[in-house]
Amino acid sequence: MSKIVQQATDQLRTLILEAAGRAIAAGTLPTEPIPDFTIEVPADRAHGDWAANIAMVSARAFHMAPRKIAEAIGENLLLDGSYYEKFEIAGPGFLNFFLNQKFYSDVLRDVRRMGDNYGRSNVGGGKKVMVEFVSANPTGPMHMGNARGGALGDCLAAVLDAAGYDVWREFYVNDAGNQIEKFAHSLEARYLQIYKGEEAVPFPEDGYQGEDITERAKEFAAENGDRYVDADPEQRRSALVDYALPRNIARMKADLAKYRIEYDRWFFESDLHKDGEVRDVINLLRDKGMTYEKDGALWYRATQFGAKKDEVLIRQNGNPTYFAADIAYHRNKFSRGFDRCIDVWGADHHGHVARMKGAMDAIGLDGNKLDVVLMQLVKLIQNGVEVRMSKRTGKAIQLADLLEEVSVDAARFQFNLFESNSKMDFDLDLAVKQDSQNPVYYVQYAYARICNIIKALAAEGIQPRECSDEELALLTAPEEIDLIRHISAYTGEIVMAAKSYDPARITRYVITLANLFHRFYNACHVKGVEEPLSAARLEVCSAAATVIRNILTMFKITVPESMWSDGHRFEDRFKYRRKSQEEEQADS
RNA sequence: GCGCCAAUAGCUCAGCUGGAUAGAGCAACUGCCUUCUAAGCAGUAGGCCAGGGGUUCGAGUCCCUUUUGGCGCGCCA
Repeated sequence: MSKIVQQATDQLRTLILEAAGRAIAAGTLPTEPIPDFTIEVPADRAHGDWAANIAMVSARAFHMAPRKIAEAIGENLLLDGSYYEKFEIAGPGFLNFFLNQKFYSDVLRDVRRMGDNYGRSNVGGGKKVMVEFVSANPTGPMHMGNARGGALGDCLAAVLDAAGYDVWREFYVNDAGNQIEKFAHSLEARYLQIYKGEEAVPFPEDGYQGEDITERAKEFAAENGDRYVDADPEQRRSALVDYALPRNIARMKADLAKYRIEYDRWFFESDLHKDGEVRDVINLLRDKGMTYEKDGALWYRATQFGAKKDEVLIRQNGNPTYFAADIAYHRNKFSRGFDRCIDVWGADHHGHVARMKGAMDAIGLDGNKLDVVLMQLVKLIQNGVEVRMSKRTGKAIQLADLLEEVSVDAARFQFNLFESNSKMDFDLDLAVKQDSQNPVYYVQYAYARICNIIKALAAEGIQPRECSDEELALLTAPEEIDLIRHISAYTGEIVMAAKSYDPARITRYVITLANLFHRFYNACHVKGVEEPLSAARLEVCSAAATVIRNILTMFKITVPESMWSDGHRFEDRFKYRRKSQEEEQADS
């Protein structure tokens, strides 16, 4: 919470407890311990700025009607010198409190003082947190799910950073195991087909069908010619993978960079195998008696840790499973000193969550320190119907395809609009639109409007300045108060978003902020009103701009000072006027 | 069959650890530019919170159940 909100609610709690204490001393309330109560923002603004439910929650302990309790506390409330100007008893026994001018003045001063840091807090206490996200399979290009996961993971990391955690972003590259084998055989088939014809070389049944595989094989052939056609198959596959994999990874890095995502580390699964960490963790489980052999494979007793069935660690063919490597990977993460590891996974991996946490417990770590954010799948919608395939390639829509259609701003914003755990439709038409229907423009427009006000006033030699309490007390319009109140809630929103792993909360917050600003803009003129009021309103504008800028910057979305080039505006107005005239003519 | 997630306005979604008369945006209709950017604002209309039980001062929110969707249940990852 913003420092001011925190102070105000702490103060309110103290005031209420003191009043209750006085009522008990006076004998109007029984001598009983006071139960925990909450202070919350009422849904209806008419119910004040904060509501306390102390009277209701202590009704049972006190053997009194809630309203009687509320009255007893109310008689003893001393609000002088506080952030509150009055209270009311309402409904079943709520104590509703109304903030005074000092609160709003202090909020504006706080925002001015904190500037770029407004919204940041230290509830994370500098604890090390890793967010692992996207981690797409390097055997092919990234898809829409990765696009959502990228925006979600990156913004979640940003929110955690703002809440005072020491955040680390990581990409886990699955460059080992079965899917690389599959990748190798797929590449091999495409390569051989170039020289022997498609009919002569059967494509593996479970191979990767994608166009990208054929492309890579062609590139390889262009560089190496047919010299691997008659080579030892293992050497041939190895050469193909050595060629294609780094290029695929480079492609992912480039696509993600375009999407404004940079990782602290790309972690390679193959390193876990090379360094013996997979072997070590399997041995650890074996030493703890948590494994057994069956059908020539090594099994892990997952059922002992809440799973429904046991899992294979080493296959009959001697190769460790993905699961074994993943245990080693998470062990590695925790060994690097992270207090908490967050994985962003597609919801189709939900079955993996419990057994992964269980495995952490099994190797002597704490499964509760691993949190998995599950993300439901994305449907791409165009012209009101689902788009499954790219028109050009005929294959699944890729991240790169998306970014050709839609701005990075729109994509990042849109993907962070909804809670991760709800399936979402990505409306391509909407994201492409450069108008008010597209929420990212709505927010950017609010910011641009503020810049324009500041510019217009600067042209008259007026600069934003710090205002006195008396000047800020001129801010009494509901549009002004609502806006400041929402600004005051920002830090608390960040903390909530970090706590619930829900960065979409902040996206929705900033849309509401933009809405409140637009309302303020329409109701309250900054330019052309008397100086003290103008200065105070300018202070509100500055504060709103600070919060919008901080959020958009945090989410790596452009913060434009102007929405269009000169001329655009007049054209628009002209269009409007013409339409009006036509309508008038039609009417008459 | 078992499990996970969901179901709220015509559409897309909010609803914070249970709180007061369930909210936005889009779509529809009506208004507002001679004054800081109309990519904006104001207003109207739109609801058995999937159905049914329960828990309590109080349920969209918690528990049980039914229905309907999505996804899992490999020596795939």
